[in-house]
Amino acid sequence: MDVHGRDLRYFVAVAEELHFTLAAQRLFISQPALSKQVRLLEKALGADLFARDRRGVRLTPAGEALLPHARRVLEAWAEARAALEQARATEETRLVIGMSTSPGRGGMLPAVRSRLTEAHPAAVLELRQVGWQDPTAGLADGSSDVAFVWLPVADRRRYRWIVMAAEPRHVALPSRHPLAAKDAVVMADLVDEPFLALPESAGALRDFWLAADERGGRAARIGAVVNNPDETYEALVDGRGVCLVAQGNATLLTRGDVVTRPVTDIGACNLALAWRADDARPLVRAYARAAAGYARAVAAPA
Amino acid sequence: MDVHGRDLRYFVAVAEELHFTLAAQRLFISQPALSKQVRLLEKALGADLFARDRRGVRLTPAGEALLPHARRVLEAWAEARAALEQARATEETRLVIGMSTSPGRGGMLPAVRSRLTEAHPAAVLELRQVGWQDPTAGLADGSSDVAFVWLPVADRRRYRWIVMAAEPRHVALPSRHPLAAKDAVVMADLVDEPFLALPESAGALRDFWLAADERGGRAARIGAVVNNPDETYEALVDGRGVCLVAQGNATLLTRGDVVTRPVTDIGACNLALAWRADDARPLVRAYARAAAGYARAVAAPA
DNA sequence: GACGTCCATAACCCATGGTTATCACAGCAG
DNA sequence: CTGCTGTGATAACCATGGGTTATGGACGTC
Repeated sequence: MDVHGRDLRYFVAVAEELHFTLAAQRLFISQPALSKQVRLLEKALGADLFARDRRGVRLTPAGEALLPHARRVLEAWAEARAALEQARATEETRLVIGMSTSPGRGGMLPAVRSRLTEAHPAAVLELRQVGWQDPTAGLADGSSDVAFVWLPVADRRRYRWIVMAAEPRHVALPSRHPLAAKDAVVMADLVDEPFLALPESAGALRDFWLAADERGGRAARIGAVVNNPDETYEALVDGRGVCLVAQGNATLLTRGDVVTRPVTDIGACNLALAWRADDARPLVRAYARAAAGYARAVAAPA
Repeated sequence: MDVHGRDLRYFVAVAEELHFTLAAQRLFISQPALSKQVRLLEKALGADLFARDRRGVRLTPAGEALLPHARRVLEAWAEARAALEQARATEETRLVIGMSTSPGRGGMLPAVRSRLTEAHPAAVLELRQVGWQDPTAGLADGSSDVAFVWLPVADRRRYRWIVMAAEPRHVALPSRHPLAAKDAVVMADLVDEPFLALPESAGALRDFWLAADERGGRAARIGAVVNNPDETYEALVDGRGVCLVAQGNATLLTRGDVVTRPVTDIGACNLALAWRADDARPLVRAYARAAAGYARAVAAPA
């Protein structure tokens, strides 16, 4: 039913040489091995491919019929290998960058990219938006190679990261909300408000954006679950609740009828560039280095 | 370097099912065997073809790249098998009839053919002239399936035959030869003449046409070696010697300046239809039966 | 008649491709 | 939380396959 590609190579070699010993040398195997394999092929196909007699080796009609097809099979396989090689090459230069929301922040992405391309000019970067269900922005299921994520990261041992920015947390409110009248708020103002929450699957990150550790032990009331900036905006103007937001992401929500106010007494939030700890691919590590270099440069400008 | 076609089938099956257990059932092998083979294929290619995780089995970019090519290889192989099958089918209906000189003799060939086509309407007969170097007219090297030959046949055990015609032997002479004046000659007239002989490779048949057994122990003088009717005619008019010829073949030589005369005191010659004893193919045996039927009919006409 | 060439065969060895039994893990019902 | 179900991976085992070297037998050559 099937053949081994090797057997076809052997067949073609003998058909070309019309000489088992020479063909065997060309194939770097012993002559008996070649004889045996060709015989087995003939047996498997149920037809003699070569007529061997005193005068030498000739192709039978069946062999003549097979030869061009055997060449085509081998050629198709060679193309398959070439396609694989091609795929591997593009895979080596492609880097998928996952992100939950635009990292933005004054050209961070282009800056890191330009640092990367110094070392890897052939790199092709691909940006990918990932819903908030996945706090790793695609690292977990392999759909991203590196990702801009908010700390804390789910599994400390499976991932490594570099903090790219630390920002105070603000609260986003409908503009008609009583607290909107104040310039800044404290957590105590918010503990009784319903909150918009990340999906359950976001795990520790959900708690972080609910400020669960800063409520003095009182559980948050969940007004709605939101999966992306658009849903969040709609839920805010709809009065379903309020939510915390990184200072740098405030503009994603303040489109109209929504305002943000600093929350002065809770910890900052950290945007990080993360990658899988077991991912040793050069391009991944190079991107991480580029990001670290950028982060250092921003922290201590010349 | 090479692949086994089977491995490609396995790969395609898994790529289609995206489910090892189901694919294994479709392939009628156990699931572990399939897992193992696919892993080995991946290892051999140096690239993962499937991403297996909780969410199930998916193709990697490398797998995506390989899939269409794998299908093409399998398709090319299927075509190869079809071509082989085709070759075998035509081989089963083709019969090569070898002959040293035209058997002629009043439509013997068409008569046998019409008997054969009663049983094998699809048979395709192919006539093939074989030089006199090969007394088996191509049976020995397989280039003929059946052959019209003159007895004796070289190796009595490798061949079987049916006598199709028994004819007296004549002698062919240049028309200016003294013996041409007689109506018939006896062997004693010829023992001192130079003879035209078949090639050495004709073996016993060479001796037969030299009438070696009818010379009373005196060896023949060889005037020339001839390989076909044209050479024979030229050698005769050139005066290189004389030669024996079957009565039914006399017209091949008597074109002008050559005459034939009966040799009254030597044995007849027998034209036979021969085939390889180990050749059990239906078409060969059927042709032999057709020939035998024709020979009987001629011997005992209704 | 000894020798060289060429393909086939024999005896042997280890890698391969298959089997069954079992594990590890996620998803889910109770 | 527990146990069941369904998934792919792993382990242990066995027969076959694809290779090796050594040898045989048929032909052609000097």
